[in-house]
This record gives sequence, structure tokens and C-alpha cells, in this order.
Amino acid sequence: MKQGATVTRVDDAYERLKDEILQNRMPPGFQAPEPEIALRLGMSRTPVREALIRLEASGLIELIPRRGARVLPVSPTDMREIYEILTALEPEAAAGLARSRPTAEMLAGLAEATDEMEAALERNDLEAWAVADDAYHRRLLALNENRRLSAIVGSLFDQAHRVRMITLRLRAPPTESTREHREILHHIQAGNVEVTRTVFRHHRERAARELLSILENYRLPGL
Amino acid sequence: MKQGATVTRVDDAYERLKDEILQNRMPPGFQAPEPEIALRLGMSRTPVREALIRLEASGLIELIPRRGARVLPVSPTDMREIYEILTALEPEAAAGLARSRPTAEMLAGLAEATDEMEAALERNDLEAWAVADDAYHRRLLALNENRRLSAIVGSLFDQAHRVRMITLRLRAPPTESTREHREILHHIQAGNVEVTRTVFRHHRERAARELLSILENYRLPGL
DNA sequence: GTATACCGTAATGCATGCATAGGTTCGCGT
DNA sequence: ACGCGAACCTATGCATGCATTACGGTATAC
Repeated sequence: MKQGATVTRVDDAYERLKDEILQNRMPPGFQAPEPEIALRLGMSRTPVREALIRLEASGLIELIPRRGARVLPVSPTDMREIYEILTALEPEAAAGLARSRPTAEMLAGLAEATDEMEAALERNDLEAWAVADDAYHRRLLALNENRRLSAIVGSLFDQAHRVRMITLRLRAPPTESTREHREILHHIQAGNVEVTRTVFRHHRERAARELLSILENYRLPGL
Repeated sequence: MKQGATVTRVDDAYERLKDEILQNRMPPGFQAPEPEIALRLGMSRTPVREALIRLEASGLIELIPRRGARVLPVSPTDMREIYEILTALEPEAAAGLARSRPTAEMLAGLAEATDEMEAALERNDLEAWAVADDAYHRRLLALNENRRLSAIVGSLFDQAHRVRMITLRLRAPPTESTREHREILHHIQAGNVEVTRTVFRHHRERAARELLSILENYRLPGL
């Protein structure tokens, strides 16, 4: 078991570091020089460096010449930027999906995620709700045939992940949001392209408003 | 003059290779192993490798395990993807700009580019027209305060650059396109957010239609 | 003539070496 | 005690070394 998918050290480093960042184990502002990271990952600087370059391209870290890698904080401005783009792109992706008249089978993952969101909301399990929400959006993306769009939106999800998890408990129960997901799924199934786009857009706009107002109310300048 | 902007070899390699690709001197499908590229750039493999990783993240090349770096061809499907995203994002950027009520001074670059497009069209100088068109779109982006959006759209421009240059001569004179640019500029100046968005969207949709039909008519499967 | 197996070649993935240049700290002078 | 400077330390940027392994070509067998 040494070749198979050819898991290179660079890939391993990338995945591990990305995970550490998204799970907030390497919090925003955290900084470490290459040799230290290499030591922690048990490999030489070379693959670490290459992984860091990719993480920088993904918008998760910043490489500062003599200071090492720094986990980027996400400011309210960043969130505004991210949601502005998501608001423009995700409805497009959903509309495209509706246009392609997917089979019920293809939408099974979406339906399942929706069920889980509703169940999680019912028992007030915010953690599970967030997981299902993430799954919903990512599955929607995966169904889209526009690879570039999927990649871009996926990257933005990653950048916003921490903030969403943190604000999860600072907001009202996502009743409305859950309902909207169900509604969007319906419209996709019905192949109603324009309505899908519109509803999804409203969904994102509302989410952005809520999130930004939380960041403002709680004075969270960078997460 | 050795520090200043600290031009690292990685940056140099990245810029040079990107330029070679965009100018079609390294045509799509072109393939070369790292040592060869390193030799050509007069540096060791290490900085070349790092530059290649960034170029891959930019969507310009593909790194194939034992074959080296390959300049990615852009297929009609790719162009459809790219224009789909641009159609969603650029109107947003333009609308945002209109909303911010920019001063005439800030729009000077746009106005200038528009003038140049009209002048170039007048004297049938397609090359100059393309340059002005590119300048128009990039300046519009630069005025946008959403950095991420600018970066994404800029990257897509780069990916589409070659195809646009090649199809330039295969299409009818861009009379309509030039007019639309002028119109969009007017609406931005007038601060008419919604109209800006709509007109820009039509602009992109028309451009996409024209371009894709050219690719189809001339049977250009990958450029 | 075609298919297969073997071998040589060469590219990659990664480790390591090294010079340079920032940053830091410690000590000195005021 | 505080500010300033010099020496040290260390991170980086890059070069190089090295084992592994895929690829291509050739020779052989059918």
C-alpha cells in the first residue's frame, strides 16, 4: 500500500494544514516559520513550502517573507466580498442545475441533506445543522457541470467556514434558512430555472445580511 | 538596485511563463519537463517548480506527473464555463461601481479606453481594439473594491485571452460591443445601478453567444 | 510482422546544503 | 533608565543531490 492514489507529501501537507485551519486548530493570526511546520508534519521543508504556496493561492494563508506562514483572519469586509460573489454565483449554479432537469436519483444527496437540516433544526442541533447545510451547498455544486464555478465557490466556502461556524450560535435558529433550502430543492426538481435563481439569490442575500449584522453587533473584527 | 520590490526568481519565472502562454509563444498543448524550463529560464528547478504550481492554480497549465508541465488548451466547453461565470460576476462588479458613485476622475481610465475602442474601430485596427477592450474591462475591475472578485475575473480573463485574440479576426467588426461599452460607462457615471447590471449582462451574453458560435462554425475544438 | 519483456534513460518528489538578509537581542553609551 | 548599534541567529530563496519509478526503445519470441 504505498502507491495507489500516489499520496504525495505535498498533498498530505496541504490537506492536513487546510484541515487544521478550517477546524480552527490553527486559528487566524497563527504564524509559524516553514521549518517549524515541516517538523510538525514530519517532512522536509520542500513539500511544506509547496503546500503553503497552494494554501496561499486558496486564500487561507499569507506567506510573509521572513516571518513564515500566517493564517489569514477573515474580516467583515472579507465576508462581504465572499458573500457578494456567492450571491452572484450560487444562484447561477442552481439555475443551471434546474435547467438540466436532473433525475430524482441525482438529487438524492440534496434531498437527504435537506432532511437532515430539518431534523437537526427540530432537535436544536446546530452542529449537525451546519454540517447538513454545508453538505447541501457542496452537493449542489458537485452536480453542476461548470467545474470552474464549483472550484471558485468551493474555495469561498472554505474561506468563510470558520466564521460561519463561530456565528452559528450567535444567530437565531435557522428556521427560515432551512425552509428556503427545501424550497430551492423543489424548484430545481420542477425545472423552474428562473424561480430557482431568484429564490436562491434571496437566500444568499438574507444570509449575508444576517451574518454581517452579527459581525457588527458582536464587534467581531476578524475571525 | 538589488532589493526594492525584491523580484524573486519564482516571481520572475511566473511572469515570464505566463507571458509566454498568453502571447501564444508557448501554445496550448505545449509540454516540457521541469529541467528544460529551468534551463530556458536560467535558474534551477526549485523556483521553476514553485512558479509552475502557481500557474497550475491559475488554470493556465497542468502538471502531469512524469510528463512535465503542459499548457492547457481552452475548449469551447471551457469558454462556456468562463463566460458563464463572467456573465454572473462582471455585471455585479459594474453595478457595485455604479453604486459607489465614482468621480469623473476615477472613471478617466474607462473613458479613455472607450475612446480608444471607438478610434480603433474607426480605423479598423482590431489589434488596438482588443487592447482597449482588455484595458476597459481590467480598469473596471481595478475600480471595484471587491478584491476577490477582481482576482477571480482577472484570472478568467487570462484563461480566455488566447481564444479571444484568435477569434478576433473571425468575427464581424465589434461595432455593437463598442457601443455597449460606451453605454455602460454612461450608466456607471449616472449611478444607475440596476441598468448598469442589466446592460452589462446583455453585453456578456451577446459576447458569449458570438464567441461560441464562432468556435462552433470554425470547428475550433481547443485553442 | 506483431506482441512482449527487459533495460536504459530521465523526470519527479523530496531532502539537504548554503549564502543572504532580516529580525532580535544584548550590550554599550549617554 | 533609556536609546542606539552591532553581532548573532535564523528563515528564506535557491541550488543541488539522490532514490524511485515511469516511459520509451530495443531485442526477442511467437
